[in-house]
Amino acid sequence: MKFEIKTTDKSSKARLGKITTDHGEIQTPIFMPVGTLGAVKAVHFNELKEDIKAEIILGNTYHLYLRPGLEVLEAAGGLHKFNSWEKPMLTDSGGYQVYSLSHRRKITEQGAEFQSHIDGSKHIFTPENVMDTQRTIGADLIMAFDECTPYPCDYKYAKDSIAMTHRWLDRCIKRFDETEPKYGYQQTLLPIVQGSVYKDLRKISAEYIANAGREANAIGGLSVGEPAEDMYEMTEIVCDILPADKPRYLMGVGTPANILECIALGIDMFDCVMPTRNARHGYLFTSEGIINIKNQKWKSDFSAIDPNIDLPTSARHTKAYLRHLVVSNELLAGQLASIQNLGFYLWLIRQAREHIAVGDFGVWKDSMIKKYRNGCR
RNA sequence: GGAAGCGUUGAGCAAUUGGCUGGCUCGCCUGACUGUAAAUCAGGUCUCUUCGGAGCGUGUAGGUUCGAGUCCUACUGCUUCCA
Repeated sequence: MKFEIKTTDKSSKARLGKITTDHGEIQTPIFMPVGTLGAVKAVHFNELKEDIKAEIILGNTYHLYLRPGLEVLEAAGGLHKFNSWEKPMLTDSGGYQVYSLSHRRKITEQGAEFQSHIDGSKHIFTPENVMDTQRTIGADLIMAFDECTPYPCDYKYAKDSIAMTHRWLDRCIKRFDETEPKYGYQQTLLPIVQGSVYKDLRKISAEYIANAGREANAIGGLSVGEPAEDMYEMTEIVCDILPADKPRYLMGVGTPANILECIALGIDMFDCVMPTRNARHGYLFTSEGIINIKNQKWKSDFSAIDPNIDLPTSARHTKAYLRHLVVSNELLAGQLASIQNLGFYLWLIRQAREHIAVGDFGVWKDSMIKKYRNGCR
């Protein structure tokens, strides 16, 4: 992986850059659609590539390990071949499932023992086997196995947790460095900063992660329920410590406003289920603002879903039609809404890049945040 | 014309031997969702309300009873069967 910074914004810490992987280039800042099981829910790869203009998508180690399983993925020649997405991919390690499936796992120094949410079977995830699994899945960017702490989280727990996450990181790095990619292209390991909402813990963790000297770094444990101000404060502290010449990835964030604020703090990469999940629930992000298409007020609104962001399906179909599809529980609703929301997120991030290039990102960001204030905690 | 059965909220159904009444599902309305256990979940949906509550309700009109959606009578509407 290579990272090159082209421009730095004059009015903020935002930067314009480019990541190069063996599966192609990624312009930064970037938003990465989430495709947990090797598919972005309700969206075909054709639209993902041509209309939404996604440059990289995510997969999830825990979910792919359970289904289809490593045998199938290895026999397929890795996830890229399996799902035919030829652009870059990133896999999360399962660290988020340590948080979201906390009631069916037990953490020990060795790792996390999960009970499958599918059939109840038991599985042990360790830093070592999570590296092996991500070698087998074969994403270009892979994540260290961490503990994503919940919110709220008491200080003692958060402190002990970062210590363990750091020890796990050392084991991830060791295993990663002593193994080879399986499919002939490079993989990059990203360590993850934790520390909940405690400034001193975030500093300690950020320094540890910076010292690990990997090619790109991530910030986790945010957007788990804390106030947005805390998210920004932690992000700022960590960004100032993580090396400026390497990509910074803020995991799981967020709303349009969250993303713009964090770009201004020096974040280069984002992912979030919000555009896809909310789309399936009738909540739309558009260039005109945020709307709940299920609301009665759209029943006879025959204006385009969104004519302004270069999405053929959103320019062609009306709000009234999409509302009808959502209300009628038609599968096409999830598809059109997901294309709209992801298309919007990628459009927003392209706009952000243009404004960084011009140098007025800070001013533009503030005006956009007023428009997208709702949909933000 | 005769007989039987049935009328509960927008719809379809519940409600023990007559028992302390507003249930369930759907629909409708609103909200939530941040490294996806999520095409999911939550709340509201007779009237009024100062949000604490307060009224009123089982086709219509009577009756029996301490008490009626439930029993009786008449009327009315629907359904089925027989002519």
